[in-house]
Amino acid sequence: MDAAELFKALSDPTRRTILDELQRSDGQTLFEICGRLIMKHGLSSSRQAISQHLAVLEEAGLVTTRREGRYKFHHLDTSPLRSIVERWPINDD
Amino acid sequence: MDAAELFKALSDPTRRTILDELQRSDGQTLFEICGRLIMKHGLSSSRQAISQHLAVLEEAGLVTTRREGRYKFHHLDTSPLRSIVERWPINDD
DNA sequence: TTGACAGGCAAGTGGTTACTTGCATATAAA
DNA sequence: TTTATATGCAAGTAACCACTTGCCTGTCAA
Repeated sequence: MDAAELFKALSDPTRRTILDELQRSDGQTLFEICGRLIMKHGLSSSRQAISQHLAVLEEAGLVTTRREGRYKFHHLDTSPLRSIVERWPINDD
Repeated sequence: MDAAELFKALSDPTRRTILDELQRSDGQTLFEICGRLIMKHGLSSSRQAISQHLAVLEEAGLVTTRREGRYKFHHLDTSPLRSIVERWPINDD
């Protein structure tokens, strides 16, 4: 929603990797994301660190969540990115 | 070119305002940009601060420069933004 | 009910970064 | 040649941010 929160969310490389991972497989839980980041992306981030990153992404509207029992599933929403190309239309090369 | 530099450049509100200002009027000098930011956008940034912001934007490829004598003109280039929507295609609402 | 599992909250810490300050370089006008 | 103009460089400072640490809440299985 807010431009500041959107760009702040995108400014961190770990958060961008989380978006990549959710794009590959949408609807993952916190623990699933942690495992994938360590295994495949070679990142050694703690559960708390990833949790805080997901909160930032959710504030920016890039990630939505869905609760089911003790599980919380995370979904990618790329629609806030539209505001970027609307603000600065992309030139032809 | 590099994703880290691109998102880092976009993460600062003053730098985003500079992009807005260059979109309004392309090819401004450092002093012109300083004046506009103070006058119209209500920002009280020093010349050195703006100069450093422009260097970050130039490293990210969002601003190109052209020297003419003691003047240096700054031009907006939005093409690096294409990599964002290519990395995370925008969903339909 | 007890234990394991999934996640949340909050204070403290280290590194990054935006900004200032002071000086330097280069071009153009007087 | 002086002087003003336009910009560049580099060290120091203060605020911000990612991360850790420790403890707490809620859910489900045994």
